[in-house]
Amino acid sequence: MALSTKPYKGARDFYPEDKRLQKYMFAKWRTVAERFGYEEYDAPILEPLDIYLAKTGEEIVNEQTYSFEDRGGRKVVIRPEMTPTVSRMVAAKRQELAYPLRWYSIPNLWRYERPQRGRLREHWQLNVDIFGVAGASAEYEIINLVDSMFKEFGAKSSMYEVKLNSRKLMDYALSEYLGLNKTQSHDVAKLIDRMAKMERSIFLKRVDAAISAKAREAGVVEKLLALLETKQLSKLPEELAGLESVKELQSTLDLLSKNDITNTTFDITIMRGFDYYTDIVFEVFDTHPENNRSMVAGGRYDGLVGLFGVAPVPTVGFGWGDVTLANFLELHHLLPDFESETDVYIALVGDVIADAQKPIAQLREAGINVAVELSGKKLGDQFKAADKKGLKQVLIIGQDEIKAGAFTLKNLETSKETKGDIKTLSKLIKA
RNA sequence: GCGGGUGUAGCUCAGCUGGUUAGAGCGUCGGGUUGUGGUUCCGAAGGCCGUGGGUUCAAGUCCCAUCACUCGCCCCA
Repeated sequence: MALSTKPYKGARDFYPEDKRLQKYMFAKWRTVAERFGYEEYDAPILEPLDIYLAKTGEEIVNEQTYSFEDRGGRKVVIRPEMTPTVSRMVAAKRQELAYPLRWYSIPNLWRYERPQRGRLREHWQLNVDIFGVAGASAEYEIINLVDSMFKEFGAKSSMYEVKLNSRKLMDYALSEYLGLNKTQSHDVAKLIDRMAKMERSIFLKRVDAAISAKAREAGVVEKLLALLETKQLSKLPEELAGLESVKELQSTLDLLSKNDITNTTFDITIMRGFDYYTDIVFEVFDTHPENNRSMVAGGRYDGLVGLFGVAPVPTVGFGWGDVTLANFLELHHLLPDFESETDVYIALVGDVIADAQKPIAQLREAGINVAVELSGKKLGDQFKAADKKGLKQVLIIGQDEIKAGAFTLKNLETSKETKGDIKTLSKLIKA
């Protein structure tokens, strides 16, 4: 029985061409994050189980994570997300860190579930968080940063849209404005979250099922549907319009539009599945009809750091997966042609390996990435090899060249050959 | 956990209503004379048709099971 060459289910091998794409995406993420003053951090891939139990249900952790017991009987989890980890790190140094704290990371995350398009068991996810700012300026900065990242990848505003809402607003609307109890609120919230993916009739049926007969008779369904039709903050019912969260939403939108970020809108159906969000939540959607999915998701979670026994720290952050980004870039034709990291290929003619070392070392000292053909193949085959590797320049070294101290550099794209010493050719290779 | 789809060469696939030694393109390897690639020409290797069972004179083709992959649902970090 031969061993399988396939990678583990739902996980990927990164061959050099795949790794080049990943390096490209990560480099742009890092560039923009650092342009906004964010610092990179990292942490172990294993975390104790209980930091996830604290904020979600036990079932999710057991069924959807890779968890096991170590040899010392400790229950551990391969991290499924970064937010609890970064909250733990901030809590550990709560007193000594300088706020506002701006941190980012690109962790590899694992979840145990059935793979499907755009959703694997393993992915890399950019996490950006700002700690210590309670007001809308934090939301503004985070969304502004996301927007800058999209632009850095060459995306136009028309290719994506940011949708904003507030969990506090929705909690108040469901419990106070509509008068639903806790269970009903929770169920209806989940339904609103999935509303866009559901047929209208099914949605209505499920809403009916989620609320009590008494509430139905009181006209709650009609009130809810009217509320969900609201497209602008200014059109909210008076009872809701005065909420602090609505003001926060409005000032976030104002700041963004003043900075010419106009593809951001209020969307009352954005809920986010997770319970740790405390106020404003947002998602970024691809506007392409074939990929109408959420790519970036985030919001404010003021309570998480406090779970570690220190005074709470207001926090806004988001996550952005590498798979969804790659899908987006591909669909919008935003991927550049990736080139090899190697600048020049050395073709050796005859048994000159010993004498060739000096010029090769000189090239490397000049900062040039050099790969040497060691196969001893015919010169023509060495050219083939260089071409197959996608290399554009080949330097020929044989007895004649070593004696003369002059080498031949061939550009495979133009077929042009240039003769000269290493110093001259070095400049040419770099150009 | 629940549904749908698909398994034929390294890859993408063709194989009509079951009928002899299973095909193509791309890729790989070799060659077109000894220091020049990519284009072109010639040639070669490579498949228990996912696996197991069944129907039949005869199965890549039909039936059942199983596994794998894939797309949805559930869930969404």
